Amino acid sequence: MSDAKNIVIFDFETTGLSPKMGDRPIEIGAVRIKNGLLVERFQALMHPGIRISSFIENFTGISNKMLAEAKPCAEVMGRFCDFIGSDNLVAHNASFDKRFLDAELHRISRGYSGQISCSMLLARRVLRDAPNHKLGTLVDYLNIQTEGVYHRALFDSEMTANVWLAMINKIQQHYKMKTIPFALMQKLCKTPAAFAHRTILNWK
DNA sequence: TGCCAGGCCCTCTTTAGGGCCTT
Repeated sequence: MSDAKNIVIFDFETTGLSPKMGDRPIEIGAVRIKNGLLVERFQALMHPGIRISSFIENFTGISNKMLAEAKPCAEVMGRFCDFIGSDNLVAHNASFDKRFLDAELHRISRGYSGQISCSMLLARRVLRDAPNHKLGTLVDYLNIQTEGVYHRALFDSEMTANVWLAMINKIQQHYKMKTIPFALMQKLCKTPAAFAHRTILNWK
């Protein structure tokens, strides 16, 4: 288990890769972890104000027709900001999701006080033997049960949460600690990968 | 006109380049 503060693990589906290039989110999914358990979920489609490409429709299964009935980004992101509260945040390849989170909250003059950590960077250190560090590969590598479709925000955030908890469990066993401070997870993510594995984790 | 992400990480590195990962 991590420290007493809750963690919100979140994932965006978006129109593309870069908010600076005009891309917007089309779906947000998130789960809250408390004392090592998944206790709350958040999911919402949102209308980005533009039509999405056929590539994104095929990639996510989210269609322009579905988005036509969705609330605008500003409304959904306001609700999501309320959901986050002061909790710490985790995402898979967090630099990607953070860019969209920051851009959308900036648009509505909102923010967050929690710290953000990245499950992909942690996996590169803790699960070095995995074939690669894509979310789906890590889920298979860890034998995590799945029931859902990848590239939908809630399912991806649930799978990220399961991977995160599995890595916490591995670190707990390594350090023989009952709780793992979020700050330690962040420190591992920011430590050069080879150094982290050789001198901090020192597996085997 | 045509192109356009960006941060991390490894190595054939550090005065760089290319793959990974996210949609």
